[in-house]
Amino acid sequence: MPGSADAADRDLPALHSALAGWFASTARPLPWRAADRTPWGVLVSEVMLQQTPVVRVLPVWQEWLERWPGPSDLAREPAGEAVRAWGRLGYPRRALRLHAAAVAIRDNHGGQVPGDYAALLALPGVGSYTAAAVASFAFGRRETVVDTNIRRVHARLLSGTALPSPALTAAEMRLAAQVLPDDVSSSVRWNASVMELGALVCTARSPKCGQCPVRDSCAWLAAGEPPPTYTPKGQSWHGTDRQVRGAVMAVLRAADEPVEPELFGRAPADLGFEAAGIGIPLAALHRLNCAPEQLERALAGLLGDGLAELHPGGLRLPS
DNA sequence: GAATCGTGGTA
DNA sequence: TTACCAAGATT
Repeated sequence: MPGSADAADRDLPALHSALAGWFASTARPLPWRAADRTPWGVLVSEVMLQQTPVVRVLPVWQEWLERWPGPSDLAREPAGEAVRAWGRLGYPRRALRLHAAAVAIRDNHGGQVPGDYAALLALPGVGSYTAAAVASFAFGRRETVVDTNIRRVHARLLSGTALPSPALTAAEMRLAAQVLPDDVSSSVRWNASVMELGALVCTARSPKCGQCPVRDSCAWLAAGEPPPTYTPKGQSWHGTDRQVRGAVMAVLRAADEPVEPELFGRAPADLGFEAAGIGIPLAALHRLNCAPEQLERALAGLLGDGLAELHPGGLRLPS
């Protein structure tokens, strides 16, 4: 029974209580956690927060919820509007999938975000984490929520390691399920508390153990803070197709009209496109000075992903 | 299971 | 300046 020893000798009620108290006094007042939150607002926040820091999500989330208060409001818009309103949050496929999720919610769920884990998981762009998070935080269900923060807290507090394994394992899910409070409302609070602890105190680099409400129970501290057993592999950026894709998307977001593909490979200064409103992103793309075949690859990738469409007048965001 | 997919802040 | 990192999902 591997994995069961981690939590077996723990006073779980004490941990639950300690983190609940800490959360009540310390948690950030995020709008998607406010009393007037809606399931749609929670879903939008969870998708935006995938690999994106809270501070950058906040203003975009506000704009989205004012413009599209419910899934049906977004569903009646072209997908390109979602991509444009996504702004610079990154990973624009998330915007495309969130729009597709809104359509699915309108068509298959009467315009109401479903509360069941399985139904949520079936929505585009919603994986195991997001489905559990929405079910827990928006609907008060008892679900085992495991994100990067919770994985790191569990690794230190319960398993005594500096970092979780590179990929989510079945053992981690079992452990998380073991320590989840039985009581439904306590389970929701626990999920939010552990996540918040990971975000504010038990951070990836230089954790603030002096502020930790459960430091006396921490297996990693007890073990003398052993270093990570592996070095995380960094995400390359400069010179990659991703960088070119990002630069192309910036041009399309700024363009009011379709952009002729050949403009992407030419110097904007020679074209006089400042007036068209796409001069700056076009210049940024040109500054990359990427090979023609790389640009071709990036454009083909965006077309294949549905992030761009080719029309007689040129390339534009999807309709 | 590994690779891919944006962006900007921070150490 | 470079490299890590942030409420992952999909293929």
